[in-house]
Amino acid sequence: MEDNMDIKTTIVNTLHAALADELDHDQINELLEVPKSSKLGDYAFPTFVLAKTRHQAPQQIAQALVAELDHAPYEKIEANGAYVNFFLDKGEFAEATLADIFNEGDHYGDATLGENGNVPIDMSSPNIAKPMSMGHLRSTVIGNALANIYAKIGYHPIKINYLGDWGTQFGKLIVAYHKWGSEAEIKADPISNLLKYYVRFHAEAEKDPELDDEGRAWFKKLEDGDPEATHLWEWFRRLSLAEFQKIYDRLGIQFDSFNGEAYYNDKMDPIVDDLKAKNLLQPSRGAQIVDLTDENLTPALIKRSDGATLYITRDLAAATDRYHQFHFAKSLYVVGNEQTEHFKQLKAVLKKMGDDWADDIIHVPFGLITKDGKKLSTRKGNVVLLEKVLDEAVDLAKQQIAAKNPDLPNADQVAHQVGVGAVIFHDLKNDRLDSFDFSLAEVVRFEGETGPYVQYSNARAQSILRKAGHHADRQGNLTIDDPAAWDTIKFLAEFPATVLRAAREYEPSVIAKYALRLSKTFNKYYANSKILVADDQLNARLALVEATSQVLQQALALLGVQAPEEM
RNA sequence: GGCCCCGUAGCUCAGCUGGAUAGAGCAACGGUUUCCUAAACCGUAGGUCAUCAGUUCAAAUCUGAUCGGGGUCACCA
Repeated sequence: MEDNMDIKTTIVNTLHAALADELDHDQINELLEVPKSSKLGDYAFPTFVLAKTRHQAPQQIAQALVAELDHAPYEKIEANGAYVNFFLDKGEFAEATLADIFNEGDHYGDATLGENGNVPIDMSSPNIAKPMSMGHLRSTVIGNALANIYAKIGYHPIKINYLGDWGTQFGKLIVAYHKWGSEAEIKADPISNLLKYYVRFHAEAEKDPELDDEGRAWFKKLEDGDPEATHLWEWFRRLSLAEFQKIYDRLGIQFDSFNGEAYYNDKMDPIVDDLKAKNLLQPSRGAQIVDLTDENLTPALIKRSDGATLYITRDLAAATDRYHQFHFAKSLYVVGNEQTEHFKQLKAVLKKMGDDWADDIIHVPFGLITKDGKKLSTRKGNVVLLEKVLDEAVDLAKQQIAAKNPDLPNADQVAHQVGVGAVIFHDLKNDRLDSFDFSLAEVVRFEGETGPYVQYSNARAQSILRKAGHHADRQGNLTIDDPAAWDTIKFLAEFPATVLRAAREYEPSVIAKYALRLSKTFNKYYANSKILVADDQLNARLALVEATSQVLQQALALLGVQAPEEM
């Protein structure tokens, strides 16, 4: 049951035997690195640090070390310049890795780090009466991937869709509906008509500022429980949720909670009272604030001059509520980078209130998506509709199937898996914080570093297994020493460490990049080596194909991307 | 202006805790299919890692400044 860490430990011990007077185990472990090219071995020890104490050139030290070390556990050890390069016994390593993957199955790469701690994840959070845009997609798919990743390492994620279902915009919407809307229009196409009213409201309010006052007045009515306002609000909310659900179904994402902003309406007073009791609240320019100058932050605005609550008031209530409900190990907020300041304020206020658990609140920011270099704005109608993008991607996938694999059964289902997979993968493959300008052509690409490329790699692996007609024998020969297969085997062994890194950095792209690298090495192997030939390593090769497919599927599953067996 | 993020090939980006000739994909050009799906594979071409200074045996990677792009800076969320 060897894995990466054990091998590294073995190498550290080998080196320590010769370096006991100079370096301890930890120091050697720190220095040990993985060479860029596997031609240079699997692990390398740089000797520069010994140059001073030994008063020798690093090259000489490397050669001297090679002569001293125990070569037995390795294929070979070589001095190359200032480095001591270790080459692992390929057959033995392959056998250990493949056996590991088979024994653990879908649990390969699992960890118990989380000890079942709750991790609420604030994600997606679309606004009622507005269509979901590419921006909401980011929060949705990053949050979903993090939930999967955290579940894999032993946490208990709780996916919370913090709907934007409260605020002045509803007053505006009610006004707009009264003036220009109709029940029939909304029933026919809820979101696009509600959006139409909303956009028109903002256009007309430019000329007629009194509209804004009317909007505020209607929102006030809503807050005071006016029956008509409440009825309209409930109606808009219900229709919007139904529309959102269609998109979530297509994306294959479920939530544990839809407690949006409105849910916290009656939970803010205790927070405000608590702030008062702790002498944190102070009047300023007619409003109520918490001063944060000592934290080098702008003041947190708790109540407007007209007494209404604000975003942070609600978030304080939500954070507190989540803490009492879940006693979370961590509380994640997958929200755009432009709100970094807000979360700093949120944590700072909680800390002032004595809530030390605020340290466990983690804002997971992501970069801005622009269109033609400009920020997307619902009000200005400058949006990229997620639904359209998904439609486009699925259509294109259908065309590809018709051209490349016309006899494919379940073509429609596969087109959905591939099209949606492409969109999700595209959003997850880059560093979260990178901003990018939206390009439909780029999002629906199926070649190169894309989701479909990974899916295709897996589909080919599945195809081989079908042709073979049987599974690899787990008790049989798993010792594959073909150099062409070596990179694939090494990447397979790296999966558990990769999952941990993705979790540590709150970075799904780590998994996406891993899936791409594994696909690439596998495709290279596939293109140059014949797998289904009857010789003494057939079983080992089949095992490699099966293990690769298994890990690719795992990686895709973590990202929330489906893996068709044929495409 | 203060604070935050970013600046690597024509374009989109990798580069983990500093280490051996800076890597992919797309686009361009050329090649591979009687053989497990060519949504693939191989090759050619393409870079003063924004600039300058510092720390170090070693800097794309760490520190500071400068330039450039984006975000944000109280009654939106």
